[in-house]
Amino acid sequence: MLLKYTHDTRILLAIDCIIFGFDGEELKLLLIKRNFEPEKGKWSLMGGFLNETEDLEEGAKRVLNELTGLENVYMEQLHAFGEITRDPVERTVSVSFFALINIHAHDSELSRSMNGYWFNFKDKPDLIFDHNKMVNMALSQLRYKAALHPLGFELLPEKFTIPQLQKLYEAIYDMNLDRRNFSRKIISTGLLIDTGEKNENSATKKAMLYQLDAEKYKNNFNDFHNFISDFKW
Amino acid sequence: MLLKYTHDTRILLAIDCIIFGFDGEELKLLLIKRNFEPEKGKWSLMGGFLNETEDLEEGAKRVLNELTGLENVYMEQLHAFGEITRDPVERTVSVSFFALINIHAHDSELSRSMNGYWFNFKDKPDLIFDHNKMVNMALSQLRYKAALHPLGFELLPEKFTIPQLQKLYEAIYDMNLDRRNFSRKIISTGLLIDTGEKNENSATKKAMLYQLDAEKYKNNFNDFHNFISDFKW
DNA sequence: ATAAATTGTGTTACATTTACACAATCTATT
DNA sequence: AATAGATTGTGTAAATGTAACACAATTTAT
Repeated sequence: MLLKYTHDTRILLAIDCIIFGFDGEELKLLLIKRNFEPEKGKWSLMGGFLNETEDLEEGAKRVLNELTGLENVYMEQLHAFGEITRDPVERTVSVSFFALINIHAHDSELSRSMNGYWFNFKDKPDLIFDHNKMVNMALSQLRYKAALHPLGFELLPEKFTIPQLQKLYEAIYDMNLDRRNFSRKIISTGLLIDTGEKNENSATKKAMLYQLDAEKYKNNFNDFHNFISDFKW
Repeated sequence: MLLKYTHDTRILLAIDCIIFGFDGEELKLLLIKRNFEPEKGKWSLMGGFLNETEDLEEGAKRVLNELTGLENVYMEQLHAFGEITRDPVERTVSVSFFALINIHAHDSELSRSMNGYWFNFKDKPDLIFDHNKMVNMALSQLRYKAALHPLGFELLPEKFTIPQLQKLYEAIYDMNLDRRNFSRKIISTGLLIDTGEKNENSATKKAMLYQLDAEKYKNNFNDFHNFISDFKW
């Protein structure tokens, strides 16, 4: 392009990814131990700079893919962070995205080679720059949306049991839910298909394995629900 | 700063404001008839470029203030728009904000001098670039949040009646609400203080004027409500 | 005084949510 | 093979919240 705006403040655009996972018990976060400057040796979110050839969503997908090898992941833009001094090297505005991934499906060797480590959300270390703020906002947003829309499934394997789903919600909201009421709420969405199989990894009664009704999930994703009606916001 | 990142894609950052108002009957949008290039003569959102000396929120406040003269306005970051070709002049990433203002409190001469005009939301003209997308997203977000949190008050004068508030909600959601049930829901929030005054601008029974309990509003803003339980999302 | 419009409050039926009980399934152990 | 211990699936009554509707009070214009 030849003609340009005369305004002269052009800024580096960073992309940072808040990557959530779930191991069956705890809500997890994928973080990077930085082996590069600045803040080498400290913990941070996975990030990168936006390239000329990609838009924000493409950039976010690229950054996520570089760490996890995954594609077609649930990602949502969270917020643009623009404090002037948020990056000590140079003014940088960061657009953050949060991703929900099936923790067992990602390329763990790739992520380890990038110095990626999973933390229990509750045990996350202190992070560089404004990344703590990003992570806290991401949890708020996850809680907000997961109470109203069926996001949780994104963190589980393709086939899952209702008790597993409940443990996930309990981890997200850090509270206990009534088994029977939770089950009824989830089933009443009509999003679950009984696979006829049972969870063999159980020392007691084997729970029924469900999978998502992909069509209904897609069409009804924006329906309002009330999965966690008694959470104190 | 001397040391900088070697990554060389630095980008213009725009700020665009979706400004909502309410005139007592209709949800309104404040738009600009551009007397500058590009797209001179067409309609757009009020916008500007981010300066070196301000962060995103400051930039958004400045842009809003330049058009309306207002300060201390309810603003919320909406979304960062980053399509490569969204601006034909030069690649620009826009961070959009939506604002809720009391339409009677702004500086209408200033806004007119900037070529600002109020439109009924339903009658808004076609906008430049991706501004239509921004406006649609802003309405979705306004509906989403206003159903769950007490935002609506931001669009009303300091003292208002419950029927006025109801008309506002009916405009936002483009639907009719039951007068009696709405009243009960709003009152049950405990956010309203009876001023003892009555709305004199009425040819029939004068409605009671309320004002917000500022303290409770601040403390309970994030409480979940269910003002519009039967809206079809 | 009365009509027409609007506002404030009440009441009942219906739906949803909560709290709690019991039977069935599975493994490990006797 | 019988039993204990843990977990899962389903049911049900009480409490709460929502929806639908009725009526009386207020105000201005006639």
